[in-house]
This record gives sequence, C-alpha cells and structure tokens, in this order.
Amino acid sequence: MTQLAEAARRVPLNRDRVLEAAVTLADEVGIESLSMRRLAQELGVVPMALYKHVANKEELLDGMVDTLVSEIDPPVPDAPWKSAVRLRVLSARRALLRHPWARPVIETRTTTTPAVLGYMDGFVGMFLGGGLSVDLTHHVMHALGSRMWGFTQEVFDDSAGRDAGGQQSMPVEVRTAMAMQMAESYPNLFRIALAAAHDDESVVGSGCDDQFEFEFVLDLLLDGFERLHEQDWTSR
Amino acid sequence: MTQLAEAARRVPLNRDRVLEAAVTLADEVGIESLSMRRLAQELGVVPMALYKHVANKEELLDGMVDTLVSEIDPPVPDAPWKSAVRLRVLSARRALLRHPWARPVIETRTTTTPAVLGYMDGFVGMFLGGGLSVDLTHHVMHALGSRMWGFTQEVFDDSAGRDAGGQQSMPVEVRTAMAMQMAESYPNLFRIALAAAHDDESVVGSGCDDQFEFEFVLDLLLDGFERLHEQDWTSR
DNA sequence: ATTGACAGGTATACAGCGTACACCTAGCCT
DNA sequence: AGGCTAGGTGTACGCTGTATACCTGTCAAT
Repeated sequence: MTQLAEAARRVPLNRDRVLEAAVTLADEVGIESLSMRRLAQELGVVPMALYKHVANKEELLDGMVDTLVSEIDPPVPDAPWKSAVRLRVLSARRALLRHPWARPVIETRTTTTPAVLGYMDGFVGMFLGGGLSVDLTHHVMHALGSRMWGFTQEVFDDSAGRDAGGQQSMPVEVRTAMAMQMAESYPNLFRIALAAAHDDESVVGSGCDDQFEFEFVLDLLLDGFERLHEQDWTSR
Repeated sequence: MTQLAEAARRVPLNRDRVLEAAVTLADEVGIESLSMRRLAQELGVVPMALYKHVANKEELLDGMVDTLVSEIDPPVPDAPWKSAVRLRVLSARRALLRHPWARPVIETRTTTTPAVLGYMDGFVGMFLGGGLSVDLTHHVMHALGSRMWGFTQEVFDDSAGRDAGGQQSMPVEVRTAMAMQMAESYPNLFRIALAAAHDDESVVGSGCDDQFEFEFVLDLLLDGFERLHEQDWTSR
C-alpha cells in the first residue's frame, strides 16, 4: 500500500489528467453517472483530491468542454465562407458524436471559457471574412445558435408511431391497436411517421437519418444567410 | 393539529393541485430549487404524500409541461400556413417566457405525453394543411425543432464584451483593460459586441433584443420552407 | 543541516436529494 | 360490523457536491 501510494504520487495527478479521465469516463458511462466520487475512484484517489485541481464540478464540466473544443478542426483558410462554416460545423458535429455527454453539458453551461470564446470568434471571423456585414453577422450567429456545436435541439421525435414506448417485445395485436389509436388521436403525426417508416429500408432503425436532418437545416440556414447577404440585408 | 389534519383532508390534494403548485413554485423559485421536499412543504404535506399523485419526479415534470401546453393558443383555422405557424410559435414563446423553468425541462424530457403529441400534431397539420408534402413537412418539423416551443438554444452570447463576468461594480480601468484584452484575443467577437453596444440605446440592457433574434431566425426558416415548397423540393 | 512553506492527498462530516417500505387512519361498501 | 382502499405519515437508504481540518513528502532558504 505504501508502494501504491508512492506510485500514485510519482504521477501526481494534474488538471489535464483529471479532465482527460472525466472525458473518457463520461464517454463510457454517460454524463449522468459522472460524479466526483466516481471520477475519483476511477483515478484511485479520494473524492476531495479532485478539488485540488478543479474548483468544483462546474469547472470540471467547463474543462471537459474545452477539451472537446480542442478536437474540432480549425477553420480552413482561403475557403468561401459558406463552405468554411459548413466544414467546421460538421467537424464539430463529429466531435460531438464522439462525446455524447457534450450536448447536455454545453446546453447548461453558464460561464464561457476562453477556449469557447475563441471557438466562437472563429465563426464570426469566417462570416466577416466572407464579406458579411457586422450587423448581419451578429444575427447570423444567433441564428446558428447551438448548431455551431453540431447539434440541434431534437424535440420532434417521429419514431412515435412505430414504437411508442420503446420496448420491442410487444404483441403484434397491441402494436396495431396502438397504431390505430395514434392514427385517430394524432392523424398528422401518423402520416409522417408512416411515410418515414416507409422510406426506411432497415426496419429496425429510427426511420430518420439524423445526419441528413442536421445538414438539411444547416444548409437551409446557410442559404438564407447568403441570400440576405446578397441583398444587403440590414436590421434597419 | 387534529383540526389542521382534518382541514387538509377536506381538500384531499389531487394530481392537478400538485401540478399547479409545482408550476407556481417553479415560477417563483426556479426549477433548480423545485424539489419534492420543497414542493411538499409548500403544500403542507410530507414529501412522500406527493407520490400518491405522481409516480416520480419525472412524471411531475411531464405534467408541468402538459399544463404549459394547455396555455398555448390552438392553431388559428383558415389562416395561411406560414402565419398560422408563426402565430402559434409566438404564442408558445409567450407561454415560455411566463414560465422560465419550461425551457430546461422541455430540453430534458425523454417521454412524450399525449398533450405534447397533440401539440406537435397541430404543427404537422398546419404544414400539411398548407399544401406542403408529407416529405417536406417531415424535414420541416425537424428544422423547427425546439423553436416549436418558442425558444432557441441561445449559445451565442454577445454580452461578453460589455460586461464579462456579470458584475457591474468594477473599476473603469479594469473594464477598459478587459475590453482591450478582448479586442486582441477575440477581435471578431469584439467587433460584434461593439456594434451591438453601439446600437443599444439603453446602456444597461444586454444590447441584444432576444425577441428580435428569435423572430429573425423563425422567419428565415419559414421563408426557407416556403421556397422549398414552391419549388416542389423533395429529399429524393 | 534545519526549518518552514506549500502542493497535494486524506478523513470526516453535513445538508440536500429522490424514493422504497411499512404503517396508520378515515370513509365507504357490502 | 368488517374489511377494502385512498391518501397521508415516518423512517430509512444510498446517493450527491463540497466545507473543513488534517497529514505528509518535497523543496527552498536560512
């Protein structure tokens, strides 16, 4: 035990190792299971030891976001603004899909770290560099919102029809009964769910290509931005 | 005490009263302070008593969202789809601003109650009723996302320049030092923050009209939807 | 060589959370 | 009269973040 203690002390657990461990732990067990105690245990250390390296859990989460930001590709220089933005957003999205915990964490952050400010500054720079006015860029950044991070607030779930409840072990007669119930309670949702299920080749899947939906909206917005830019839009 | 117990029993605390109390409590003290214990206390009852009326806290939150949904105006019939959608979204936004707790709660909901399904169904109905194809409507609903609820994921905060940190009691030399710091670290953000501060008549305000930003994006999207509809867009 | 500061790990403790489980009691139906 | 039940109570468990005090090894300055 003395040896272990010494071995632990030989690599004295700095801030980066704490953040790194937090990221991989959250990747593995999910953000809801990332507690200070659990993280400490993972590092072979007592919970309070973490507080020598991060002020509190909020700061830990801030740090985790910072490491995520560092994984996002920088803006490609000398590219048209639209594709530069597009590429970077999609890079952010890839990073975000690697770290599912990041979405809820980003959503709840209140403080803005320098790394995050730098990330945003990059976007603003792309728009301004593309010739968009300061005014338009301002509103465009608001419009981009969380899509800047590669995610959308997915609040519309069209999987309701095929599998309301989530369990797959359900007698077929119950399923059809529920489908009929839905068809009459939510006729419009039903039509869409039906169409999505129809298009879907793999019967198992959600019937909805998240990546397609994301790029659909992203391009819709980018095209809108471009149009406003071309007609010298201004907020009066 | 017997009298109190009897008085309490005379109005035996049903599900609706629990939900109503939860909503007003959350309105007053914020969602982060809404605990089962606190809510029970507010109702003059022991915490576990609540569990006779809601299965658990999740279901309580679901119920709170349902009451919020009931405050949103139904779709106005016989209106062009664009303005019908627009009106309803803005009605949702008003409800949401009355209940600040709703945004984080909606964001974290996993189950979808019938009331919420009905709400969504109404939107789908407006698009389909306006002649949009099932396919386009599907993607349009995804694009709408959380904006359906009247909020955007506000992840871009342009108040960074004027008041990084939030405290107003700060020596002016420190403030200018920070501004200079920002100007060189985040030159692009700085330009935008500066412009926003300039436009702002009230020096105190955030320098950013949230309502304007919201409607800006909403209309950008609606116009995009319309354009796609006019050119019979389809996802192949 | 001794001392003292300090960085970093530890131990204990507290207040708060959601909620499982057992219990009680008043009112109603047979 | 007797039991069922709806609804409120009391206690307890395991979990959370973190304040506070303590200890110990390392290193710099005397």
